[in-house]
Amino acid sequence: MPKIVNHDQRRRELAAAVWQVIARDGVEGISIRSVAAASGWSSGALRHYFSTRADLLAFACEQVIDQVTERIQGLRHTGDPVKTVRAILLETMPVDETRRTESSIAFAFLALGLGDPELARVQRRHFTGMYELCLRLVQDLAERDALAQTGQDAETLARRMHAVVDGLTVHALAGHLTAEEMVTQLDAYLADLTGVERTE
Amino acid sequence: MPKIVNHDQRRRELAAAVWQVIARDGVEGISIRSVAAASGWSSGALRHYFSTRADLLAFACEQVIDQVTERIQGLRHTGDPVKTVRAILLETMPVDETRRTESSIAFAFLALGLGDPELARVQRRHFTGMYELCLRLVQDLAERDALAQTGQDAETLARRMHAVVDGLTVHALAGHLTAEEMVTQLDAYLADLTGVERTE
DNA sequence: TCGTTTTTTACACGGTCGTGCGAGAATCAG
DNA sequence: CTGATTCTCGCACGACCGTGTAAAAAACGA
Repeated sequence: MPKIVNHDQRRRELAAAVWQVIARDGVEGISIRSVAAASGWSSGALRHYFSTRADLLAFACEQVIDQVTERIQGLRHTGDPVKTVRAILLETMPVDETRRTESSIAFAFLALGLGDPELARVQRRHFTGMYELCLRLVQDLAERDALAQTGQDAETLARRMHAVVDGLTVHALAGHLTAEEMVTQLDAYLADLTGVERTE
Repeated sequence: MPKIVNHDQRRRELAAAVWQVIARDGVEGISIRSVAAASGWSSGALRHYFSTRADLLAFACEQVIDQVTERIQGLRHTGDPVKTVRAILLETMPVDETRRTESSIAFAFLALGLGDPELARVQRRHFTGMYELCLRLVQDLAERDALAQTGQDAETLARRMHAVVDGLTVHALAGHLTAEEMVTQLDAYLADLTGVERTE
């Protein structure tokens, strides 16, 4: 019997190297050689786990999505439903260096997906998942009578929550908002959503 | 006296070729040669108007921003302030094929800016301009008593408007929302912002 | 027509790209 | 140890990259 390595684990390790390169050099810095160097393996070794560059990118894209999803699902709900929503949403936003890197990677893939239908397909799943998360959060708030009355249905409020979160994320990534301003805006949005009077 | 060409005009023409390549092949397709081919000139001719690839990209990025800005400033205000706001915001969103291309170009540059400080600096201006536009719109609505009472100040509402617009734009570009859904969401947001009761 | 200056082309250079491939290193049952 | 199998490396290939440059083409005053 020959040497056997865990293919799934190695593929995840190589995906992490892709993220590292994106975080350091941006989308333009991704190449088989740069990823190989970042991972510590030779470029030839990469080919044993990904037959093409496109495969590598698709996997790395899927992985960053799964990673966020898993982390959110691991969060435990506290007593205050609004605080729970806040915590969950902040988990997907660039509040610290780690999450900022993660967000910029996800966003870099998004731009790549504009010119690559395969990547776009992968990302569609991600957006659907995020929307469904927002919908569940809104419905949960509604069941607890924690929503302001605006006459909008849950689907509309969920799509808007999703848009606010991603919009603020983009603005923070672009340096248009600081992390603090982003969080402040999220809190103001949640205050309006839940009908909390502002403590002037 | 020799042949003289309008440098500014030629540079804008070449920037348009950059957009064309981005729209067709995405960020990964941009190269001196591909842009040259798209413009109909030789790659050597490009160098008479842009000394480096980075210069070309920075100019093309700045141009797409200026183009949107100019188009917005050209809009005339109608009687209904809410309809005016709606029209202005839609002017920046991917409602049709032309504007969709424009938006995807802008976001492709945004991703490029994550790994290129010079491009990021250019884009900061763009975001500031868009925010200031939103602020003016919100203040105009406030002066006409067309805002719902939520206790939020104009700056907060402007940042949120900006986030909603860009968030919906990203979702539409990614194919997560259709253009129609995007417009519907914008209208729902404006209804809540202005306190209009929903005609169930 | 000629001369001057700008514009444009065509090509060369070194480098990096994705990918293919063959040789050897590593691993472990027998 | 032997052999079978997996893993890893390093290099080669053709293509494309950004950039530089020399020469041709174009335009127009003189």
